[in-house]
Amino acid sequence: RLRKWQERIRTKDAGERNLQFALSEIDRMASALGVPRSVREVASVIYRRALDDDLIRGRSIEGVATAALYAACRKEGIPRSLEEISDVSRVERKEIGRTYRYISQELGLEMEPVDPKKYVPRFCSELQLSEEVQTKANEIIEETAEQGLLSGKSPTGYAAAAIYAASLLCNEKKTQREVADVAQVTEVTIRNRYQEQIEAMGIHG
Amino acid sequence: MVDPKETINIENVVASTGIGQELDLQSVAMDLEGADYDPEQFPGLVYRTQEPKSAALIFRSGKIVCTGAKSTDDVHESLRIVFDKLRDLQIQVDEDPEIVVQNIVTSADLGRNLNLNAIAIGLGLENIEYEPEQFPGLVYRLDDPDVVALLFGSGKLVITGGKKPEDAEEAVDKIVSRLEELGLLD
DNA sequence: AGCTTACTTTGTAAAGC
DNA sequence: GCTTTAAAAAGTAAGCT
Repeated sequence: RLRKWQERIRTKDAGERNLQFALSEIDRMASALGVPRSVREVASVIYRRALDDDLIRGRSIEGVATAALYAACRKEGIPRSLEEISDVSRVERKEIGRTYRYISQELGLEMEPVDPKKYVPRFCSELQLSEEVQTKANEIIEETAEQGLLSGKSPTGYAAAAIYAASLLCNEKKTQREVADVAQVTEVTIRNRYQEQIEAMGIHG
Repeated sequence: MVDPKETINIENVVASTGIGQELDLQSVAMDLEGADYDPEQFPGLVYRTQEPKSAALIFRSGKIVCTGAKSTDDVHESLRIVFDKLRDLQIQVDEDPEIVVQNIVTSADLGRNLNLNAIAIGLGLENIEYEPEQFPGLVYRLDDPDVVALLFGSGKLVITGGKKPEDAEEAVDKIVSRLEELGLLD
């Protein structure tokens, strides 16, 4: 029992020592992603909770830090895709996703599915598309999601297709390749989602 | 309306057993045609049966895992073939080794599209996992029967973790009534 | 633009690292 | 925790013609 207690102290101390590193990593990645300070603070709180609940065992500090940041972005309403997150982390996408699902379950974060509309302002801004296109894309997402088209689909691909469709409708055309690049999805995915969406909207593309 | 229970199909059955005898897998690999054995990669020898189609993992301890069969009958038939193949190699195999079903994978169809977003909220975010960026299915864990269900937008689903076919039937019934009482199956 | 192949998720046993 | 085996669901991706 004494041994177990000592071990607990040891791992706790190690965790506290590594906390510094984890927080600096969260800061580094958050800066690279250009997310506001509030997101870093939420990510830090999530990481601390994971540490207190001993969720880091068997996982890398960097993995939990990255997953905490991914969760924080979503909680703050400015989601980054796992692809974007893994671009600034040394942990691979698959591991970030796994770790995120684990801490999300264990900490009871009760994360809601990402709303594709949350990606519209940032993607449109990167593509230099007008407010009109953003509004149109949001309408497409809203209406087609209501018709049940969103189930099981990736939020980034869904948003990308709606933005592509909106850019056509507003005469500010962007190519599928351009939209695919900022959303980090393939043209094939945009094509597939786009076809479903315009059909559901009753638009003849 | 078709009863979703009638759409249940067993897709895979996993079972374990043992011949009650230790094995020299190196020599079994030499004599058994079609055997795949790479101890550096995995301690078990892989042997596939054609009819019924299955894959048997044979271990040094004499324990065997059979997977890929479409029914519990197929599991028994596949293992009967494996036992006879081993007997052909002059290996002692128990008379009727006990065969234990460890997992049954089933698919079914609820017959209508599902709004997974609404279902995620309705069943309770703390009771499900739904991450469409990572996988299109919603993961729903049941306590009784102790199985896991994967629900898809098409209304099709997968039930896994059960030990008997009735587990899948009970699970489908419970899922259907739960979704109905939440008004999510209309 | 297809078509093919392959990876994501779930559960499960086995022996060994 | 990993390794291997099987099968389904549906989305996404990559390679080839």
